[in-house]
Amino acid sequence: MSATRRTATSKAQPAAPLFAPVDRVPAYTRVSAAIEQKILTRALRHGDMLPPESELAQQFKVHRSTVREALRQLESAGLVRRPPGAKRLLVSRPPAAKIASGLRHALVLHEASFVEVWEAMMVIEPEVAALAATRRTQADLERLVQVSDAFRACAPGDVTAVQLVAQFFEGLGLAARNRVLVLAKQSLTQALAPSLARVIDAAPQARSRIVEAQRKIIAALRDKNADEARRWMLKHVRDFKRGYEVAGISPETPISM
Amino acid sequence: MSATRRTATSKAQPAAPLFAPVDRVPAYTRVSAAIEQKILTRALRHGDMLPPESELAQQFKVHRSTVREALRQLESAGLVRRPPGAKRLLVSRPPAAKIASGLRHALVLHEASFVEVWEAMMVIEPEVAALAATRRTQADLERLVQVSDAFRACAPGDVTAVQLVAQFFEGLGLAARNRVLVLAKQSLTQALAPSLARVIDAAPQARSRIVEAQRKIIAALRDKNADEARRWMLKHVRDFKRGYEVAGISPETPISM
DNA sequence: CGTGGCCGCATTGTCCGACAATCGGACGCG
DNA sequence: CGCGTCCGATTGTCGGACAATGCGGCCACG
Repeated sequence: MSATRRTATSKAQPAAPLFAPVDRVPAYTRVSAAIEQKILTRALRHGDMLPPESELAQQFKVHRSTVREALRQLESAGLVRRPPGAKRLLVSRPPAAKIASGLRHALVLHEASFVEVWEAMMVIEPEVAALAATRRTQADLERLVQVSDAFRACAPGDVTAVQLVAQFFEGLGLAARNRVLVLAKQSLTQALAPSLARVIDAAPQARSRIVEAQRKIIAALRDKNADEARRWMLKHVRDFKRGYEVAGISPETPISM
Repeated sequence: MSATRRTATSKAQPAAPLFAPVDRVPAYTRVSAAIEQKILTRALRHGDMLPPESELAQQFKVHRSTVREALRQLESAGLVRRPPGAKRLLVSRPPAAKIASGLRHALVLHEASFVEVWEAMMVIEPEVAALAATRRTQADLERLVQVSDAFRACAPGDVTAVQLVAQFFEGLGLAARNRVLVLAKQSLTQALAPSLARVIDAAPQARSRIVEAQRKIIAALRDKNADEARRWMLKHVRDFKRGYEVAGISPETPISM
């Protein structure tokens, strides 16, 4: 065992690096990292046009193909985007939807179970509802009412029902005036949406319970009653799990596409 | 105004699409979408080797450069990765760190303020601590003790202090046995880390308060006392904001790199 | 029989150059 | 001033090329 000697560190930590792994980072990654850095430090700002590929290639002294690979990375990260039918790329903030769908993909591939997502919702949503109750504007309220009405009006079996439920959640997040929570929430609802669709179809009483909860939550928001909003949201989210059980789906089922 | 006619839908919704925008999706995106789909539906599983670029090019009937651009997108999304010094790409689950850093970038670029992140932590962390208290294993406990000891031992001004605080939070998430919450938490601590570093340096009493809170939380976990864990975590997170104020930083400051 | 060195093949990283499509803007015309 | 037209800039895609290098097999040697 004397083959592995340790340098004289106080503790025999597993890593006595002496030599770091030689960094063989491909050029396309270095290019994308360089641009990314300029974006994150705001040297390139939201809405700015990126220089044309050929110019970037000249500046970085690499071939245009290499630049293009780097740009694909940034594009996929949402740091640049191309408005439909435009040529040049624009610097952009990663849209919430892109982050959320990335997170959803991660959850799917890690085979996160329904309960895990649900538990996270149980943690987040009631507090968000409480925050929303104290901060909501009139406009927030009206938007929620509109979404809720649309859900009520929507026929059984309508595929947009789930989206409306998601929109209700999103509206709540917006009313809470916290973009961090909005992002987190959105990912959760996205992850849950596919299974939720099955639940709504399978459990006949699900619709009415959702309608009820939404109405109570809206009422609480109208009164700026945070506790009430929290309480009803708790019920509302708890109902999702009940719906799952009623529909005969195991809570351990990994979420899927 | 008669230039914009509406088809006879019941309501004059803003969108009466009649014609969808013609989809001019570049080939590299279609290729990456095709591969992505195979990964998400588990036709390609975690650990599988992707076919070589040239073979993909043949199958998709596109040029290898096009395939490479597609692969860069997948790579950036964390759906494929290259083990250091390997040639072929492996299908992979997006690592939590990648998701978290994507979310952090989004928050930075959206100029999310410290309070927003902090508020999210106030929502999530106490509940996670409570969950951890009921679910922790002996190993979880030991890991936390170790991290906490390391933090206590670490000299003032040491840059690793912040990382140890983050590790404590992460350990708690692990103990809570919920990957969704771990992901969310990790993003938050990552987003907060840079500013936290300044706080720890600026506020001399910050260290001791952190040590105290960590000890109490560990004790609560040891006793499997969820309420106590929640209470102390609440204090702990609340302290962060106090530290910010003591350090003379406005809570509205956007988080930065 | 195990082991280490050597070699060839497969595959990636990068480059060169080319060309069609098309977007945006300049220009000219009624 | 509105409108069609033309041109340059830029992107999307392609064909091909070549060096570097990881990997697996082969062989010689102990």
